[in-house]
Amino acid sequence: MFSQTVEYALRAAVYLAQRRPDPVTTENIAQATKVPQAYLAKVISSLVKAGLVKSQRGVGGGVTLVRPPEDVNILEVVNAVDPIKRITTCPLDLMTHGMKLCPLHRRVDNAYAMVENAFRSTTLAEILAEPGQSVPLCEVPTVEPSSSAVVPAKPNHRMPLEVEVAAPAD
Amino acid sequence: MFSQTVEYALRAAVYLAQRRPDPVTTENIAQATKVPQAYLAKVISSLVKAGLVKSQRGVGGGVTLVRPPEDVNILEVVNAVDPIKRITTCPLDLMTHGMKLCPLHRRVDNAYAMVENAFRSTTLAEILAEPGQSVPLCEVPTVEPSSSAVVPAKPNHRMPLEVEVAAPAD
DNA sequence: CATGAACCGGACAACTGTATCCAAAAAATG
DNA sequence: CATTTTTTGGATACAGTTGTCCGGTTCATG
Repeated sequence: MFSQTVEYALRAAVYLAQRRPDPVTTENIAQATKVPQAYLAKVISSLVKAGLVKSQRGVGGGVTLVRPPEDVNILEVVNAVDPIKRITTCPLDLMTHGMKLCPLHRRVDNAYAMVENAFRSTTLAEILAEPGQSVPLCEVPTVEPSSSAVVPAKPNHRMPLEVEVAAPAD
Repeated sequence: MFSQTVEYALRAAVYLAQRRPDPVTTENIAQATKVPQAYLAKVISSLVKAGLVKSQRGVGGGVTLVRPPEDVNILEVVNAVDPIKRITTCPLDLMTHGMKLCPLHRRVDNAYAMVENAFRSTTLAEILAEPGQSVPLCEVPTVEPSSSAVVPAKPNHRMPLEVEVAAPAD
């Protein structure tokens, strides 16, 4: 139901929130979030245009979340790249309906409203702070019985990884 | 957020519920719901395959809602043409996440769940029975002070009501 | 059994979303 | 000022969605 673009934008936003206030290159984000690099660049450009992130060219540059994660809700991210368009007028152009939606479209629009509200009340900080074991996007190291195996795959871009705490699959 | 196909399918379903148990031709539905006839045929074919409506060829044929409107919820209609796909596994293929979604995808999937639940608990009958003034898809007659104007535009395919009132070109 | 009404299915066109590539512009650094 | 790093934007390709067209099939009716 949500577009691929929305998915990518959310991943990037969460990752940027993690790394804030450090600037991160799009390639870095692309690797960490497993999003096609070139396409991610376009998506991020939308976030820039929306004023959610700022970009800095050149060495040591990259993109940064402008506001603190507590002040950014995920509806803003979604709307920046692929706005949820509420139903404001009758899709059938029945002018006697006017602003008043018929029962069908009222229900559909209510669904939109629910999603909007849920997303508006969810901040990036909230997602990062989730008490669960794992950092949102990152692989979480599992404790291998015999091998020691605690080696970050890519030491060059530090991601805040985390220890699994015996959370068996539900 | 919902596809055009979903919108069309819902219109058709509501209209078929109105007209049940009479069979209605796709052309009839197309006109009443303002959906491109040829494309609507495809959409309806999906509803047939899903077992929601049955079709009958030849004169006096058409399509009919199989179950009574009280027993059909709109989630079934949506899923028949463009299924809501819940997030069951980590979209990043992080296998250590397994079945357990990260905080981000948990929220997104929760949004899907909310929509699913809302739609599952809404029947076609409920939409038809809405106490408001208007029959779901149809133009509603407004009381014009001076003009009497009660002329059905298209007498050949009876829809439950009509009367265009002073509709200036948009 | 001929006719017309209606659905069915495949082929095709147009448009949008997704994705890739590359050159240009901007910024830091020496 | 040259070089390197990075974003930016354009051109293009590919795929999925939306929409159209048409011949074929099924069915009721006389």
